[in-house]
Amino acid sequence: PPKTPASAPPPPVAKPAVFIPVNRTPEMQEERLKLPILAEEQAIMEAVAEHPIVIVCGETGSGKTTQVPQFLYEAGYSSEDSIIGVTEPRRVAAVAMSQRVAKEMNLSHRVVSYQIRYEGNVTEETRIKFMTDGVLLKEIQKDFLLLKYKVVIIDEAHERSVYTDILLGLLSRIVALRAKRHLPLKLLIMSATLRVEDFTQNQRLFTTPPPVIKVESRQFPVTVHFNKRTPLDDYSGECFRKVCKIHRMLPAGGILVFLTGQAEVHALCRRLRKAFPFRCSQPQEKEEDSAEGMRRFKKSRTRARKAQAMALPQINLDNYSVLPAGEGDEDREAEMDDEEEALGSDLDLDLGDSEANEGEQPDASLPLHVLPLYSLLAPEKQAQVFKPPPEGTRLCVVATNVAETSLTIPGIKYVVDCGKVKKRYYDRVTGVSSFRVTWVSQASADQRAGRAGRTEPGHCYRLYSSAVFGDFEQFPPPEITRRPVEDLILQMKALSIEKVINFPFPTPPSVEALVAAEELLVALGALQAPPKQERMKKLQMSQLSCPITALGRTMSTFPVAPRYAKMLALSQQHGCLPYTIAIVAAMTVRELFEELDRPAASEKELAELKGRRARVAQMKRTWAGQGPSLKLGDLMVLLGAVGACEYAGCSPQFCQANGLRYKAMLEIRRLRGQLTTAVNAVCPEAGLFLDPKMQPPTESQVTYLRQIMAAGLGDHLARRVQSEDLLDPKWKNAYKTPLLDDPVFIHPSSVLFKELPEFVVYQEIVETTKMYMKGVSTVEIQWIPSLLPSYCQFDAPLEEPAPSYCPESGQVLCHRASVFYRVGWPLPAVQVDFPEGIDRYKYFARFLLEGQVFRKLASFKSCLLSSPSTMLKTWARLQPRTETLLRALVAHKADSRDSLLAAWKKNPKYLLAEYCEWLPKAMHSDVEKNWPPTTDS
DNA sequence: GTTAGGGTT
Repeated sequence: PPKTPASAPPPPVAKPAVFIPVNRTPEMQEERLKLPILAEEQAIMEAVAEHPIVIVCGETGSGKTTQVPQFLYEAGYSSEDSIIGVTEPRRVAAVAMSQRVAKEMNLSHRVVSYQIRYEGNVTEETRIKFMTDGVLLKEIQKDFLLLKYKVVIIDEAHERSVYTDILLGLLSRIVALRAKRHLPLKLLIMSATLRVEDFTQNQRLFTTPPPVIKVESRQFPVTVHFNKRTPLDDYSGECFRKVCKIHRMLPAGGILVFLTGQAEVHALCRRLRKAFPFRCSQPQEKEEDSAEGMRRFKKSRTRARKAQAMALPQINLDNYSVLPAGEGDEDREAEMDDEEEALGSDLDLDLGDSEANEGEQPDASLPLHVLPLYSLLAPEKQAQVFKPPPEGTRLCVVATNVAETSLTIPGIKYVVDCGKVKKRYYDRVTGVSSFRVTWVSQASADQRAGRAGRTEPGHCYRLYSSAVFGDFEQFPPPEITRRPVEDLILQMKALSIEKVINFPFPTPPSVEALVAAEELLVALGALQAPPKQERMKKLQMSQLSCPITALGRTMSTFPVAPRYAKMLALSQQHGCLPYTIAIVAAMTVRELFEELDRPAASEKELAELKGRRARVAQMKRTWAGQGPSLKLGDLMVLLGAVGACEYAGCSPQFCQANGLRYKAMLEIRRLRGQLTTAVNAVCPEAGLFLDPKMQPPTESQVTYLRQIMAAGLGDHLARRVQSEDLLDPKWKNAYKTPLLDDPVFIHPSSVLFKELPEFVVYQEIVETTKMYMKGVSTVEIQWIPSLLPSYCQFDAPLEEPAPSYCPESGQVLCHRASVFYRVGWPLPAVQVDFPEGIDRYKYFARFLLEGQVFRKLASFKSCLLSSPSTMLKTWARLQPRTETLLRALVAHKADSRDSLLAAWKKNPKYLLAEYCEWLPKAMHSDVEKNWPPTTDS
């Protein structure tokens, strides 16, 4: 570019009039113009030009995810060396959005690309990159300033995924650092709700509140109907009755029911299918005897015909304000109670919420096409809900929360919301988790209602009163406040954020959660323990600012939980890595086995389920094996399952036959690939590869694996209760753990359920009817002090066996007995490093004098004026040479071979005089010639 | 002697 002459006036600082042309098809352009966000393009781009950080709020249907990246692209916010990054909380969204935007812009996926955990199509040409939030967090580890991005868009920020929250905290700092470097980075935060106070009112996060731009949405109106009464517990039954009424009384349109779990979903599906069977050519006779039955039958036939007629698209289904004449009037009056009449409540499609238990019997209404939907459902079965229902039927999807955010079902006009959600809870102190069903938040309830208005105006039936709704939490608490955070803390420490307490979290985790995370990471050796003298004072501060160790840095490169990362870090020896990788991958992917405990709908299905359950139980026993192999317990089952499945080519048939979830096994395969790459990156000499025909581990490898598992799960050690505790029947077959007063049990699905080994480690404790340990493996008592020293309180070194010198490590060793922390379980004495302190110097001095540390000194041993063992005698002080030598060692902290070598590096004459005191004068010159005695010759 | 929702590196 031509140089501006020094005398010329500075160029005007007007916004660059950049406009990157996009060659959209006319159809696409027309579609885009319908989106409300297009009206806000100028406002958004002006805000972005003037502010480093901008918040865009717009509900589903505003088009913000697809359009804002295009606005930025057209305004020149991407070039050869700077791209636009967009994060999504879900993989499917990242992939789908990249494809959608590429199509809208008429650009190749080489330009508009995606990157998710295992795959991506990013190229050098990429200008807009969609990715999962976790991917961007990992990228910050490699390039803290995110220099290849000119803009980062955090989408769905209102969902408050843990990675989104951490990203926002980091980006608030990165934006400032980039500004200092005159390489400005723009941050756009996109939220579907106006819940942005955690971002705007958080001074630590953003010192000046970023501007908020609101965008209209293109949602159709949804009429919300509350129940007058709130059922006490039978919300499933209430769902059933409401669906029946909608189906009988209301015009065409899909029904979406929100329930809380797999079992509930299946139960309601069965009940609804029975009530509205698919083939009902002949009406059921037995019910039509009574006049009431006949009346109902006639009515339902009428409705069925009407519903079919109304399915014609020309008819506006919402163009009436009361129920169609002659339909349901009696029912309505019968159901209306005085309160409702007095209040004159909105009768528009309000179905009432009477307890009338009609419709349990098969009904001649339109068949109802009932489909279950939950996350763990096989993808091909999930896909059913996206197809139009068979001709002449109404779609009814019975779903868990997966339909609230993750999956959008087309054609839903009615939503039935039980108002409940199942969530996992963690006990902050003990780590025990449980699942509880609670009321949803108002925001969730509104999100569920919104699912009825995607394609046309809709209705949402809430099976609780408006008063109860008023008592709901406004928003669900952010995920980061609800779960353990050791994985996040390790990631942050790897980014050199030592004082996590000062990190600008949008919403910080509790201090207990932060302390628990650092304690675990210290115990795993991933963080440096706080200095001992600070243990009492400022305990919490120092606990919350432990720096990362070399081991921690290695662990942070493994994309799994820190406990599992520790296992990987320990597995280089004895060829254990392929096995540890398989086990860790299987532990990380949840729900390996299909749920087969559902009640069967038919005799045939019952027989099939029984057969499959038996087969799975048999396979688990086979995989666990006998003897030493069985001691690895449920983790051996995981290894066996992964090995056998992979050997069979991971075919859907093999999975089906053995009760394994195909999707889970594919995820394990991909995770094994990723972990293999990650291990090779830190340990290239391992030369690991994924062997589809991996042989089972040898007997000794199984033992090493048990030790590796124990070392990673040290804080999850449990001991079988001793006979003296068995007086109380509640402790029968129970285990005790350091942090729990109550008994815990091996889960009945564990292969160790009947074995009852004395010591076990477990993957997790889930509280259901009891506190159950899952993922159990056995531990030998003598392993505990050597594998888990940070959880053991050691006694003084034993005199017998006597302390010794270790030629390999150059350290003083000794035997020490110990007890396990908090519970005081006595543990056998094992050989460990001699504890720091004066006695270690004494023993080191003795071994040095004996010539054990440096062989050169051995030749002088016979001439020593005192026995080396004098160093340890109580009367040692009576001999000044002991005291002199000891002081010299202490002064230079020389209590091991390495520390002594370091001292000699600084001063080669170090310790010469003190050593000479132990020898007759005649030998001093000989000693001097050979000083320091570090070479063998 | 079982009962687990939804995400992600």
